[in-house]
Parts: sequence; structure tokens; C-alpha cells
Amino acid sequence: MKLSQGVEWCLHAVVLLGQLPQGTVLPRTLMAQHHGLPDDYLAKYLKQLVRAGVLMASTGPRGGYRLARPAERITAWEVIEAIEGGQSFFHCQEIRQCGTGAARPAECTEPCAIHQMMHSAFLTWKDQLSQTTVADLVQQVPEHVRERNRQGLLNA
Amino acid sequence: MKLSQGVEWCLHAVVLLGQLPQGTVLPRTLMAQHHGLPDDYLAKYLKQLVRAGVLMASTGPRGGYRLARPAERITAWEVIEAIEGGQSFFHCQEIRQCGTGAARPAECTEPCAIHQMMHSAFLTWKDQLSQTTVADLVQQVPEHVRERNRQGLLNA
DNA sequence: GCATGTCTACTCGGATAACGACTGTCCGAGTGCCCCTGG
DNA sequence: CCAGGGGCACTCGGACAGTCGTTATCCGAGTAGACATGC
Repeated sequence: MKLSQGVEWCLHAVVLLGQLPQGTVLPRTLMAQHHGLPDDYLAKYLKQLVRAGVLMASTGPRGGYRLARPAERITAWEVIEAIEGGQSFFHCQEIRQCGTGAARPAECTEPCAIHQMMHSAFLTWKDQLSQTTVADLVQQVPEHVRERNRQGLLNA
Repeated sequence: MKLSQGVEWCLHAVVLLGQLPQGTVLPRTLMAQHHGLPDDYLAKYLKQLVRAGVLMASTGPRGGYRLARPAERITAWEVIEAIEGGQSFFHCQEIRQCGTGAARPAECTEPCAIHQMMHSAFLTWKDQLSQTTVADLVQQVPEHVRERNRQGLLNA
């Protein structure tokens, strides 16, 4: 099992936007070149971020993507949710109710122990990612790198 | 992203073995019938549990699978690790070192913020599953269900 | 000089192939038990 | 009646197709700005 690489790309894209002055619009081409990513394929994922309300897109000259909200109010989980769908990666098939040892529906009023454990672990994972904002990630980028990125992107 | 269904099957299989007297050997056919699973396909996953040292297999008449250790000393994570590989589901591609905005290797002595966050969340997930043993899961199965399973499987 | 209309270049969005992993199935290898046979 | 050997049924293990999701790519729709033109 592995996450789509789009998760990494989108997180980097959002962090990149978070390094620029609030409201800055960045064309996809620049983003892709900055990280050495295929422009067309990156579009597939950024589109999903727009749908999820994380980014806003504008077309035409001087168009591009910008953060839909201040970086402090966008969590890493929102980005992952937009790409991966946000549902638990464990899907209980209720096999306890199948086969010769099937439990009766009356005995299955609540999820089985395995389901509960997996769901609990997933919530822990999700919660941890929900507590990290894009602003937190931006702050961990060294200042001189941020400055270099601003110079490279705003003057382009 | 989703976990292989083999994870669910194997967890149920291990919990089922944990309900029987210690050292009980159960043929795969019975296991599959008990949960209504395809026997041949289940083999694919149980094999991996044997390789990982979670189960022990014996062939021939009266053969089958049994727990390699007492249920108290087998964790849920071990089962998942045997099926899914145990590595983090986030693979950092170091795209910060690619493209026009590439960081120099000297600036990348430690993982990037995104990598650190994802890895930390993964460890939390993994640790939580490592703290749950098969015995814990067995105890959450209602006693009358356990008794019914014992009757159904040992007398077969 | 200014307003207006058109035209061009730029940007995002949706639709369409190629690849790989998970899913599903088959047959062969090995082993322990049972039964038959001979003493 | 007992010991030994052969046969058989049972079980796991590895190898081979099918299906779905991720990956990768292309082209079209729409828009904002710039330029030329007429007043």
C-alpha cells in the first residue's frame, strides 16, 4: 500500500504558495518547473485541490493558482483528503457474517474488534495530520531557501 | 489508497486461531469456509504470515496452520507488516532537489518538513497497532461466539 | 487623446491511452496416516 | 497377534491469467490583456 505521489506533489505545491506573499497567483507551469514535475500530470492533482476548496484557480494571462485561505487555516489533512478521498484505508467487509461460522445480524450491532482497532488507528493518523497547518510546514523551510524561492518565482 | 483485503482476512484468521486452545492446528479449508473466503486466494496471504514467523504450517493429514507464539505475544502490526511490507506508505521523492528551484545537497542533510510530518504520522499509526495484541482482539469477541467457534471448528 | 472592438496568447479543465499492483485461479510437491501383508 | 512396507488422501507452496486503480499524455474551452482603429 502506498499513497499516490500526487500527495507529495500537492503538499509541496501548497507549501510553495505559502512561502509567497498572501494572495500571490502562480501559474502551473512555473510550479512544475520549480520542482521538476510534469506539468500536464500535475494539473490532474491541482484540479482536485481546487474542487476541494484548498486552492483557487484563474485562467487567462496572469492567471494561475493561489491559496483559497491563509496558510494558517489550511491543514495537511485537507490536502491529503482532496487527493486520496479522506476515507479510512481499511474497509471492513463484515466477513464475520459470512461462511459457516457466520454471526447473526443481531450479534453485530457494533463494529467488530478488528474494525474498531483499524478505525481508531486511522483516526489517530488523520488527527495528527489535521493538527499540522501549511504555515507550520512553511516555517520549517530555512529562511534563505524561502527568500531564494521568492526571488525565483516572483521575478519570473 | 486502501489496504489489501488480505490484511482483514489475516487478522480474522489469526484471531480465529487465538480463540482455540493454544497450539491447535487448523487446516486452511476450514478457515476459509468459516469466514466464507476463497480457499486458494487465502493461501496467498497465509503463506506470507508463515514467512514472517507469525504462523507455523504443517502439511499432510491433520496438518494446517497454528500460531507461532501465544496470542499475547503477537501484535496486530506484525500481521499487517507481513502482508503490506511494513514500510511507510509515503515515499519521499526528494523533489525539493529537482527542477529550477532545486536545493543543493548540502541543504538537505535532514528530511524535509513534509517527509518528517508524514513519517511521524505513520509511526503513530504503526505504534498504535503494535500495542494491540491478538489476545486483546480475541477478548473483545463475545464469549458465546468464541464457544460456538470452538464447537464448530474442533469437532469438524 | 480616448474609447471601443477585435485579436492573440496564455491558463486551466476534461477526456483518453499505458502501465503496474492487487485480485483470483490452477496445478504440483511433500507428508502423515491407514491398511494390507507377511511372519 | 504384531511389525513392516506400500499406497493414498490430505495439506501447503509456487506459478500463471484477469481486473481495477494509478500513472502519463493530449487537446479543447475560456479569459484577460494588448493592440489597432475610429471618433
